[in-house]
This record gives sequence, structure tokens and C-alpha cells, in this order.
Amino acid sequence: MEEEGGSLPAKKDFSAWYNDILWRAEVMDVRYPVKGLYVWYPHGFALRRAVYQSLRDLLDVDHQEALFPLLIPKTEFMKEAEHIKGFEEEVYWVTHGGLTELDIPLALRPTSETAIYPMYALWVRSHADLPMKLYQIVNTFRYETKHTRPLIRLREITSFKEAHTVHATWEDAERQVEAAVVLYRAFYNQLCVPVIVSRRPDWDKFPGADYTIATDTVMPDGRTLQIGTVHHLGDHFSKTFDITYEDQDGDQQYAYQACYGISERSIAAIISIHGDDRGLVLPPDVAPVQVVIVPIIIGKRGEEVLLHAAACEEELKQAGFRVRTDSRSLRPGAKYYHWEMRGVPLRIEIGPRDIDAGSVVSVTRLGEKNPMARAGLAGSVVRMLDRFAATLRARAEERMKESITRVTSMDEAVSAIASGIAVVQWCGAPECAEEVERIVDASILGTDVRSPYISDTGGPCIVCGKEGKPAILGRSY
RNA sequence: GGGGCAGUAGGGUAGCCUGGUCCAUCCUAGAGCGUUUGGGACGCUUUGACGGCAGUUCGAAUCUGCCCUGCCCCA
Repeated sequence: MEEEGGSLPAKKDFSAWYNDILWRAEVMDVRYPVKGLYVWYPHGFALRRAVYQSLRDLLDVDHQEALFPLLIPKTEFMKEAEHIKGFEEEVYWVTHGGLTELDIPLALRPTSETAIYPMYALWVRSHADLPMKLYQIVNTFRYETKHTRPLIRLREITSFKEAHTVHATWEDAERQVEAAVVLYRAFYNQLCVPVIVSRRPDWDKFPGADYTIATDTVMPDGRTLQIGTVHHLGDHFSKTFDITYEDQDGDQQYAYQACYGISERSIAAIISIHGDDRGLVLPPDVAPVQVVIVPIIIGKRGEEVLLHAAACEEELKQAGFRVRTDSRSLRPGAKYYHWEMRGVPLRIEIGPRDIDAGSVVSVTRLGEKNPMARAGLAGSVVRMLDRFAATLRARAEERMKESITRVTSMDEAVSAIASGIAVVQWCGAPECAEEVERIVDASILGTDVRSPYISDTGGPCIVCGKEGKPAILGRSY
């Protein structure tokens, strides 16, 4: 299934690079014969598993994982008017069971509010049940009409982590929204992916939400990618689905809710932000293989080299690393290219010369090559990988910083958007938003921007000149 | 949503315009054997393809229609 030889298009040609790296690095196979559905290769799936494990670890501190059905009866799905409007054009419907037409058509969940909340109505009874914080990791279906793209715009989102929380008050739900933002920041920090947090304009919020906070990152071509959203649902759904609790005075009260999601776009971000002309570059925390050992098997000392490699592998495994020894009968160079394509952070080469010198050769995925003492190997690897992650993070932060430009004119905005995000002042009026979006051919992503590179001081609106606040503008995926 | 281009072994391609020369070219990959191994090894043997359906025709990879899939541009 794997392909060697030939090479990846340069990352400068981002679209071609992205399409190619997915199969060359064995992340996704895009050849499944249905538009918008793709297959995870084992290596991609291992990456997915590590990424979602790290997300689970963060959530499991105060959330519980559950699992709700894929199919939602039309009667439930159609209850919340705004929600329906937001999704009706992209819902897949199951209309038949075998040859029999169903009395009530079943929707394939495009998201699970309407699957979960009827159950929440049963589960939430008293203030003592609150807050309730559950999440699930599931596939969801959306009949996308725009151009589909692996990991980015899918008809089957295979890896949707959606958390749904229930609270006694609007303010409690708001605090949960903030907690979710903190959680998502921590998640992306582990992935070494920088994000900008902002509040989506009203017309762009989740259908049925009071407001939406989003995390975006900037792709190498300057377009933004939304990689996390947090919604304050107010009491819209609790009123629709009758989610009430008995408060301390014995009165029934409507609950307030929040929900927040992350999908495999997080993996698209890892690939796009860290990858280079040689392939993937993976943060050590989520790399399926963290260390690859390449034994240099020459002539008579082959057996001896393999024994040393096996001892190193064992030592690193004991230390908790995901290690592979590549003892295939290929030239060492071919193995280096192979594992570089797959993003392995650290390579250790062991040959007769190293054995004689009591050392090994270590080479990071960023090309830093050093001899490393054989004694205390595991400790050295820990330090090496920590530094590697820090470098990745710093590198990505630097690029993020460079892609953000504060502008005061439309011309400046246009040129800033060509390579990233423009920060403008905006008064908040929809007419002004339409105007600026039309002129610069980009969208207002959000306000109340939280990024170390964007100050929150206001100024005159770029369109009408009235007092405005910073808003970010960009072309998004 | 509108328009354009394309689909040939696992991947990339030639052939298509001008139907027969094609049991289809080349590179790469896969299998087998042998020699190799400190940055993509080499030799020999071998496997493997015209997106689907219908039509035109004595004859279709090649022409026509529809469908599916992909890519690019515009909204």
C-alpha cells in the first residue's frame, strides 16, 4: 500500500502538496468511490488515535464520555427552528428500512443536539444533577455541496468530538464556554498549533446559539481554518426539548446549555502547519512513531548491530516511547526518506562505528544531527523530544505572528489577506461588514479577538468611521 | 449555484484531434531469486490498466449522450 520514490510537490504549492502528502505519508486514502468520504490508513489512524487520546485526557478531568445514536427521528430533528434552518439543506435522510418506507424518516446526525437533548430532558431532574458535562466522539454526516477536501470539508466527518453541557444558569453556561476555550487552547498547545480565539459575528454563529466563540489557525496559503467552536446555547434548546430541573426552592427551571466541538480538522492543521517539503513533521506527543531506530547493517557485524538496536529499542520502550526499529533490507537512505515522510520526530542510527564509540547518532525531523551517548539514552531522548516540540511550537507561532497584519485602509486589507489575516476596526454594523467583505473579498471571522498578536484597542470603523473594535478578516476554508 | 478541464496497471504518464498499426508506451511501485546496505542500490524473471452505462460503427482507449469521480476558475 505504500509508495516510495518520486517526491512531494513543494509546500509552496500548498494545494498540490496537501493532496499528495495525505497518501504519501499514509494518512488518508482519497480513492473511496463516494464524494467527500475518505479512508484512514493505519498510520493516519494511529495519528488520529494519539490526537484524540490527548483530547480525551483533557476532557476526562471533568467530563464523561458517552455515546448517542447516529439516527435522529425527523420529529426530534425538526423541533428547533433555527437549528433546522441551519442544517436542513445538508442532512442525509434514511427513508426506507429494506423495501418498507419508514413512517418517520431518520436523519443521519449532522451534529447531535437533537439526538442528545431528548435524553437530557429525562436525565436532568434536579439542581444536584448539574452541571452535566458529557462528550462523544463520533462520525457525523453533512451533504456538502461545496468542494469537499479530505480532513477539511467532508460529507462524513469521522472524528467529531462534541461536548454538551447543562447548567443551572446562563452565567454558569458562560463560565463553561470560557473553560472550553481554555481546554481547546491547551489541546492545540500540545499539538504545537497556534490559534486565534474570537467571537463569531451573529450571522455566523451556530444555528440555535446565543453566541459562538471560535478558534482559527492560519494555513500556509494564508487562508484560515476553523478548528474548534464553542457555543453558548442559552435556553433555546432546553425550552425546545424541555430540559428542566428542580431548584432548591422546589421550582422547575429551564436549564442553560453549552456545546463545543473539534473535528479531524485538528489533524489537517497539524499536517499543514508543521509539514515540509519532505513530508509530515509531527509533534512528539501525537506521533504514532516517536523514535525510529535505523540499524546500519554492514558486512559481518550485522548481527551485532541488530542486537544493539534491539537493546536500544527495549530501553526506549521501557521509558514509555513509541519506538520502531526498521530492519528491512533497504538502503539506510531509503529508510530515512520513508520515516521523514511519515513525520517521525527523532531518528536514531546505530552502526558499527557507533558501537565502537559507545554512542548512537540522533537526527531530528528538523535536521539537527548529533552524536548521543549510548549510556542514558532514554533521558537524552526525553530532552531531545521536549526541545523538538518547543522548536515546532516557536516556529509555528512565529509564522502565525507574521501572518497577522493590522490595517487601516481597504488596500492594506486586500494585501494582508493575500497572505493571512487582516485586523480592522469595525463598528459592528452588518452593513459595514458587508461592505468591507465585498471590497476585500474576505469574511469577518470575529470580534473580541484573543491573540497575543492583536491588541484590543479600538479605533474608527474602516467603513463608516464611527467608533469600532478590532475584528479579524480572512479568507477561510 | 455557474462555467471549464480531465479520468488509461497501486501511483504518474504516452496514445485520443485524424476509429483498425494497441493481446496499448515509458517511469515508478508490487512479487520471486541473487548480490547489496553510514542519505532514495543493482541485475535477471514476473504481475498489472483504457471510470460506469448506453449509443454510433464491420470495428471504439479514441466519436456521441447520460451518470459517477477528481481538479481549476467565477458566485
